[in-house]
Amino acid sequence: MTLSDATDDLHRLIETRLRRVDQRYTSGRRALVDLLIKEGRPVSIGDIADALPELPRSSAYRHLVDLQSAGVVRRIATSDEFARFELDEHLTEHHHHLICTTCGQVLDVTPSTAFERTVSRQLAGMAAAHGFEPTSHQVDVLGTCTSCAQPAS
Amino acid sequence: MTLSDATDDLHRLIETRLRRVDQRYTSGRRALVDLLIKEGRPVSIGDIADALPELPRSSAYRHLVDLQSAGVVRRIATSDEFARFELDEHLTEHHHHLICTTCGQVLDVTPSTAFERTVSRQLAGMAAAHGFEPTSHQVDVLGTCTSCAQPAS
DNA sequence: CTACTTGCAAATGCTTTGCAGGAGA
DNA sequence: TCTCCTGCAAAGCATTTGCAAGTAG
Repeated sequence: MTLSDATDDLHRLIETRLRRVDQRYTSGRRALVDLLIKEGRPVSIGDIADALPELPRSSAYRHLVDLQSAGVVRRIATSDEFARFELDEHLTEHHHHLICTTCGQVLDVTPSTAFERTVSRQLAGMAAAHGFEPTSHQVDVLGTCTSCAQPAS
Repeated sequence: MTLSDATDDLHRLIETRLRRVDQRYTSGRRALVDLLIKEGRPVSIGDIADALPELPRSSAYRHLVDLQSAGVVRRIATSDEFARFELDEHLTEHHHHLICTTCGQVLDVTPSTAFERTVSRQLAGMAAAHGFEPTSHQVDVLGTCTSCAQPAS
């Protein structure tokens, strides 16, 4: 299976999910999804506007709402004031984030299964102690990314 | 040492931190800090306005900015659009969050040292693989809190 | 044909800021 | 008495929405 076959499958799956909630997979939505796939990291509305200048911001916002309710896109928690979005983990792979506190960029990292096993078990225990029903978790590492660590050269 | 002694120490430490950045520990700021101590969980601006109706929102926002730059308060990442704030971990204890995806409430949980040791080591490894310099981490568990799990009775 | 989509512009609502008076050291 | 703090009102700005025209099925 080639890379583009995999991408095609992804698009078909997304279309199905949209159909489930009576929504269509239009060119604007597909352009947005393509961007998310290409970037492979959470993007902000600003990123979207830069990459897709022909897509009005209001449409981008509406697409994101629709894609979220279809379970295709997820809004992630950020430390700054800008909302960021990424493909739902069901369409990609469970991962965590390296958040640069200087420039706000977010990188995805895939954890080892051993790590996940430990974390999940421990978190389930902590949650249970508070009568909390866990559904998922997210781990963010805050720090400085490569670019920001470089002295201005 | 009694509980109130400990709280007094905390207030003195906060005052010192504010002084460092040429800021004063006024009654409005103290009221805000007292609320954060009392709640012991991240609070939103709305929570603050409800608890301290005499404190104008604009002052609350300004206090939060000042307290953040003094390293007393931290703005946490949330999944919804409302900013939430809590005392900096240096003043409390390292902890993680149980975030209710239904009502938005956030609970603090303190992890075991074994858990923290494992997580820190693993995360440092992941970060290093991307040339990322980690400074801290945050773990959030998403799910349903006790109140929201209850059938409406 | 009927229902979902889109663009534009206007509205919303959280958050920030200018300014003038008040207060801490 | 110099600097920081506060309140109010006005401004900013990311996000949402009304409406009318476009388009998929």
